[in-house]
Amino acid sequence: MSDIKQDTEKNILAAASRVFIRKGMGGTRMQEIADEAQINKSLLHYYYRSKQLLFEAVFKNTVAEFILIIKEIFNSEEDLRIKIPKIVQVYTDYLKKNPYIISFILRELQAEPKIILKIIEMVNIKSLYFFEQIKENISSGKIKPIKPEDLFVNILSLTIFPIVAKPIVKAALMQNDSEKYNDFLEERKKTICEFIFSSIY
Amino acid sequence: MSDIKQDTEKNILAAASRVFIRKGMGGTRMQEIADEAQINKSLLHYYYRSKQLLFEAVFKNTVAEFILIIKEIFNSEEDLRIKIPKIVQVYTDYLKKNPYIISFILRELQAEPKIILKIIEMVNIKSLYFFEQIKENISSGKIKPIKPEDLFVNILSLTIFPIVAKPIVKAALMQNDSEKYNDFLEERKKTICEFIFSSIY
DNA sequence: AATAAATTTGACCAAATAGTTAAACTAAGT
DNA sequence: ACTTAGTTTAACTATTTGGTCAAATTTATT
Repeated sequence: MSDIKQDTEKNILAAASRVFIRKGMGGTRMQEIADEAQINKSLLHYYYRSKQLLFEAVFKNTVAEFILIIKEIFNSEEDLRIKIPKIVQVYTDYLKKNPYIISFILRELQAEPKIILKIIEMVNIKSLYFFEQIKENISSGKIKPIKPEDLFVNILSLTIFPIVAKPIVKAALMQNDSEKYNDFLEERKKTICEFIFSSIY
Repeated sequence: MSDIKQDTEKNILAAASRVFIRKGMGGTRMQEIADEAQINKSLLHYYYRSKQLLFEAVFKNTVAEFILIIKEIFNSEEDLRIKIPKIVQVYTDYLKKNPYIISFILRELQAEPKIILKIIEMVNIKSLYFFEQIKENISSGKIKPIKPEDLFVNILSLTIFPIVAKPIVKAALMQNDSEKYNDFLEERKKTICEFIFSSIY
């Protein structure tokens, strides 16, 4: 019974995630979520009381997953020559599979910027090993001086932006050809790294 | 009379822009726009018939402005050593002043991706002089080989992303300190260019 | 000043939508 | 079989919201 309950509850959360992530808090109708989960609308309220609470559960979940990936990958102790390509690759693949996630997070964060504070507590970004690692590599002369924050932002910018801006990039540069766009992202896994390496080595 | 009419009409459009850009099509209420414009809600319909048409007017306007900047700056015939820093600077300043614009465009484009096709007709991005210029600079050995599309995307990624992701960057890396974040963006005008130059020269 | 045309307003409507409630159903324990 | 607690449903309510309309007001024209 409590298995069934968990099933329904998770089913709702999963359905709500799919809809919320695609359409955002404002654009989503409770009925849509109910349809997506193939259940009655009242059940949504039974399990999550209100749209707002359901949304918050989805948002928290989504960000947590996203943060977890950052944490794991930026904390790895591999050499930067291995680690940076891995960051780029893992993020590209993840975002290609879940293309709406980043836009969703950014969109909702802009509507309600306070939420981010709680989330940032979850991971103290600056305490990631990556930041220490950059300083060490600079001290020992392995890479040219650069502010770790800049390098961090650069890696994420180069990787994430072309995916967030997919409709524009695809239409403006790829003749709106999905395969071309996809190849472009695949090739960028290499070119982004070359771009970064040529500036730090 | 037609002066007043234009005043009211433009007043409505300006108010609608402010609200739509902050909250998006789905999140905006017609009453909010009326309040923002300090007029009666019926007037919105009198001038623009429906929410959809008002939104389209705003969206078209916003994108047109944004495209105009791209066009002008990427078409300039200055040397890349001058041109790239100018691109970074103009865009940073523009987006700092209008921080919601990019998110707005990306958000609405994701909800309604067909619109982009009309817009792309407005500017054939690949016909911008920038693309020719890169090829010339490579041919004459002035810069290292790079696909113009990659360089184009890299410049915009490095410049735009930290501003689109403002809430995250500010909270995660800048202790949520507005001045720190602002300084960071200002310094990046230089560091982005150094980053790019070290990879193409 | 009188008339006509455009503009503005407030009251109203209909559809959409979040949320409620009571009844029906299901499964577990006795 | 009966009871109880948890789950699911359908019908309903209240509110929000985009949109309409006719009357009032302002502006232009004669």
